[in-house]
Amino acid sequence: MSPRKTESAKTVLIQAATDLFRRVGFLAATVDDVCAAAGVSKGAFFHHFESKEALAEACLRQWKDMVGVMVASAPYQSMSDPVERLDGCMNFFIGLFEKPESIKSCLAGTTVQEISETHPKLRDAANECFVTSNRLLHGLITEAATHGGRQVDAASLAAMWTAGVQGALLLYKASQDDHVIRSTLTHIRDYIISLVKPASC
Amino acid sequence: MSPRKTESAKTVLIQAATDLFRRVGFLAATVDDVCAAAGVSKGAFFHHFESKEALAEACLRQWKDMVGVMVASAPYQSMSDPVERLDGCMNFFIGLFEKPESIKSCLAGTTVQEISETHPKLRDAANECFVTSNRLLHGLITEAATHGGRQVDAASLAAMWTAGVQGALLLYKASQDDHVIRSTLTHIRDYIISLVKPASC
DNA sequence: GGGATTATACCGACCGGTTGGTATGTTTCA
DNA sequence: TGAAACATACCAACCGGTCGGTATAATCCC
Repeated sequence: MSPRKTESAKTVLIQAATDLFRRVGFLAATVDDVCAAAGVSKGAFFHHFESKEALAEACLRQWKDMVGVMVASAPYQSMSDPVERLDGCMNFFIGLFEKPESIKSCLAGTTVQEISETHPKLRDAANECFVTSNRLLHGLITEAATHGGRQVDAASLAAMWTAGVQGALLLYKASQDDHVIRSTLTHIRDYIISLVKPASC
Repeated sequence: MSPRKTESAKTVLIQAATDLFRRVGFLAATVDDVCAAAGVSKGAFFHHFESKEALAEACLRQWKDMVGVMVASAPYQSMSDPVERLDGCMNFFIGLFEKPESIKSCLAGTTVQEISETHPKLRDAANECFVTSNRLLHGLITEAATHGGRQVDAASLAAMWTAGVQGALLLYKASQDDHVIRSTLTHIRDYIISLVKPASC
């Protein structure tokens, strides 16, 4: 009855694989594991994707799009003050990792470490996610800075934020203590805001 | 002729495996690959290590020790001003990734992403590396702060630095552009220093 | 309209290369 | 000479991917 019954298996596979890859990684997740998680046969898998790598590529593309959509529909978008909007954006992301049930892992970050040297295609797909994230932040930072009459290197600050997110998630995986996420991202947020808002003295 | 001829294979294996793991990761590096890189037979491998996991554990332990040693013998240690010493420490690490021939990858960071969910022992060993790094930074930060008469959350700042290093390396792997490393770490350094040095206004 | 043809989605047994690990020696050296 | 340090051949499990086949529905042709 769904509008596209024919594509359901493909969609389910991408969703299940994304979850699994985020949790255990691309290499550790078996094709059979993905099939089991998706409730789909192996035949169906290779009917829709020519390889495990192709599936991961599809996952990363969807991940990139999701970042964009999530951001576009986020609450902070409505704020009129550019500095507050930038602040709201970063707080929005900090809040994402607050919920206990959320998977504290980025598909792009998890994947790129495992395959950067062996699967250039996946590496590029993952990099696209970071580029998207950076572009978004870059825009918000420049707007906030020009509004505050200050000059900043928006690109490097955006990259700093993205790096902070990835590093914080990595430290969380090692320590299993989600405090690191909030505390480091809060620091980075404060730093960026301090450079962007009108100088105080 | 070396004082410990008997341990040479073990040492060589750890060194070769560390390099290989840093480059391609723990899962992608085969036992045979490690043996080939070390110029050692498979029999020798399993004579010294009961499993691939055990080898990785040994690598991580040595990695942790190496961080400590490297830091202890670093040039910034001689500086008398605590703020300069902290600054020197961070600059020292920034410089490490400057050399083109250096492997821009942290064994602990690379490993933990792949195995945090499947090999708790390795996860803990990797976490120990971060704890060591944090402890070191924590000390330098508190000294600098108290000397400057300022109050800071040294622990969260230390974690922020460690997260920054890991995130920057990850972004480098994705983009293959080593500018991110210097630029993000420089930002974090500036932030930490600004919180630690005597207030200016 | 309705039989024939074709395309799509899916199934699951199976294949062959790979991989971590072992069994059985041979060499080295104290 | 005996134990530790290696080497070589081998194994069983696993894993990505294939293959022959089925069910269903859309398309074509008269």
